[in-house]
Amino acid sequence: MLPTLWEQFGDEDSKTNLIVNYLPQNMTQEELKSLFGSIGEIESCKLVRDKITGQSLGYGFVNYVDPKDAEKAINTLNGLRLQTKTIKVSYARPSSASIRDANLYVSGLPKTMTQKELEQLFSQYGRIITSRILVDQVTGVSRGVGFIRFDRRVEAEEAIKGLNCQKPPGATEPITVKFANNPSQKTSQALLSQLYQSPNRRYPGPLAQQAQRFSRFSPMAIDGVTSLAGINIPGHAGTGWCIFVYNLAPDADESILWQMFGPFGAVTNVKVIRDFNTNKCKGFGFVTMTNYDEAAVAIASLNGYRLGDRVLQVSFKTNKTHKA
DNA sequence: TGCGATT
Repeated sequence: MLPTLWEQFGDEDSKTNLIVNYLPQNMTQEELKSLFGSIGEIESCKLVRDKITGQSLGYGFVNYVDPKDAEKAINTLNGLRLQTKTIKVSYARPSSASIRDANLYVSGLPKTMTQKELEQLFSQYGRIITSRILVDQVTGVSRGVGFIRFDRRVEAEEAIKGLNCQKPPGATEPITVKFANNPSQKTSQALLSQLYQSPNRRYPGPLAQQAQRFSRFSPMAIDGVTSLAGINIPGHAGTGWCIFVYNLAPDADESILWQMFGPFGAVTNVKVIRDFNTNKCKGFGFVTMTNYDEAAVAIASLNGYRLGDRVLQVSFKTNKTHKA
């Protein structure tokens, strides 16, 4: 984790108030208080939670009585491993309206770009508070997606103007820069949808039997195995087989993908692609399955499947992009 | 006829 400009300079007015980031999801305010209370006397402590669900948003504030204890907490607790997380402890910036909504979501990054290079690209527009590049959990390879939080919203706005749809130096494709979603929205959605489904459940029985659960609407045949001949392993992402599902309805959600593909075998991920503003499905989604054979049977069975009044098209994902 | 990604 790179030190940010903010951490390098600190703030003379707030030497007792700390922000703690990347907390484990299940950590309570009491546990946060207990951990930081072991350093010295705490004036106040707050775990930030989703307004609706009460779920932890993974960060909180700890205010010490003595600035020396705050400094000691940074020195001893920053970088501490808690379960799967490495927590970050730093001085909190004074709260104000100008620092809100300054968080950017960046996609289309070259896979070779490092966090440092990402910061260099954006630093011309203002003071960067945090940055991150998302990586594949298995391979450690960049997913080409990241975040930049600026000190002030106006800096983030300028960065969008200057960098959205532009090619970074040496890159062959333009990047997308926009304001990041509010994470609390997703937390609520995920929690609510979990009330209605248990995604990894598998039905018993052989594959052929599972396939029969789905009747074919059109005879548009795909042989999942032979159609692969001469194709450059489409859909294979190292961690599983990625399947493209087209012609989903605007109100389609993740649960329908779990329900359709789960019976064919191990599904590790589903995603409905939505328009940011309307939150309606853009008509397609993705499903990742662990095993090739099961993915091939799912594709052969579900391509041409009639879902409501729509005929789905299902295939291994290709890497085509939106370029004309 | 359309192939993403939200710490």
